[in-house]
Amino acid sequence: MEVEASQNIGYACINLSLQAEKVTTNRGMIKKTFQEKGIAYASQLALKNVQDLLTIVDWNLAHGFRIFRVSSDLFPWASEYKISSLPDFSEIRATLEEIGRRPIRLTVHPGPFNHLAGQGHVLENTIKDLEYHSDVFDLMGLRPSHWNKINIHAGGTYGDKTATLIRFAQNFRLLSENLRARLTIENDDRPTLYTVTDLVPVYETIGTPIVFDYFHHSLNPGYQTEEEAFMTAYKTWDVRPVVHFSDSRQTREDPKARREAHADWLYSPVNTYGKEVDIVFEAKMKEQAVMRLTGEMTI
DNA sequence: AACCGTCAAGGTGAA
DNA sequence: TTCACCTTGACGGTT
Repeated sequence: MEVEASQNIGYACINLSLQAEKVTTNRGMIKKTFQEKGIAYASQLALKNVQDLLTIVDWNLAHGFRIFRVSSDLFPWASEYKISSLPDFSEIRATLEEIGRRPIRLTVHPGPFNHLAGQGHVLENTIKDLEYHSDVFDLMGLRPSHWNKINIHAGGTYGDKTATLIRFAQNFRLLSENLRARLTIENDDRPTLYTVTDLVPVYETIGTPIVFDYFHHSLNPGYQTEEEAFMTAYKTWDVRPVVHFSDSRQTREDPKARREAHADWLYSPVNTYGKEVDIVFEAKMKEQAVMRLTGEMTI
């Protein structure tokens, strides 16, 4: 694969090489433990997670990875407290600031429980979780923009795609200014959910760029070719776009696997249609899959 | 230290 | 109607 000099490539959340040495950013606990040990223990785990994130970021830079998806599990039970109230806050903040100074494009991908078009407590939980991610980027000192995207799926359709996306756009106005400046939306992998074209009205209403996921598009193309969908998403960006790429486990590694399952490794060439984009690869073998793909990518 | 049942959240489709 | 799954398996009690 040819990679343009200014183009960034990376992977999601976990570095397998470092994880083998217990360097990880997703230390957490089950509910019972949180009830027993409270935020003092959450603080200890969060501090370790954040310190290890710095190690991973530096490893990435040393190995030529200049975009990285940060884990959403950095702060265990983040919905239950303010980060600034943690006992280790000053050390956590200092480490986050250090991370924020590194020349790497950091992004996040909050989980599937976020439904910005939801109502009642579903919407409340979603706003809380998204604001938490934005707070972390604020603490890193990252200027709010789509460069450091907070990327989510539109969520369920509630039986009516159009009406749901209108509600999504309305609820967007409930978010903080910094979060609004960072939010992006991604196309889904199932025909009942949202294609790139489905998401265009959201972009037109509230200006959230569309992250193009090649694999999801292949499973749920709607009426667009890959190139058309790529270009549709590409045009929604005000900074260099990010795309997601992965291969199917079923077609490449295990005929019995679900079609939507990601493969361990990467196989297909990425066609960026002559455009400069940053690519986040989603393969189970993480950085090792990307390094196998690109050969000697250490710069 | 290795095993394995269980684990916050919402919506979805397959079993 | 139960269950696995999704962005990203990992926790923790038991052997």
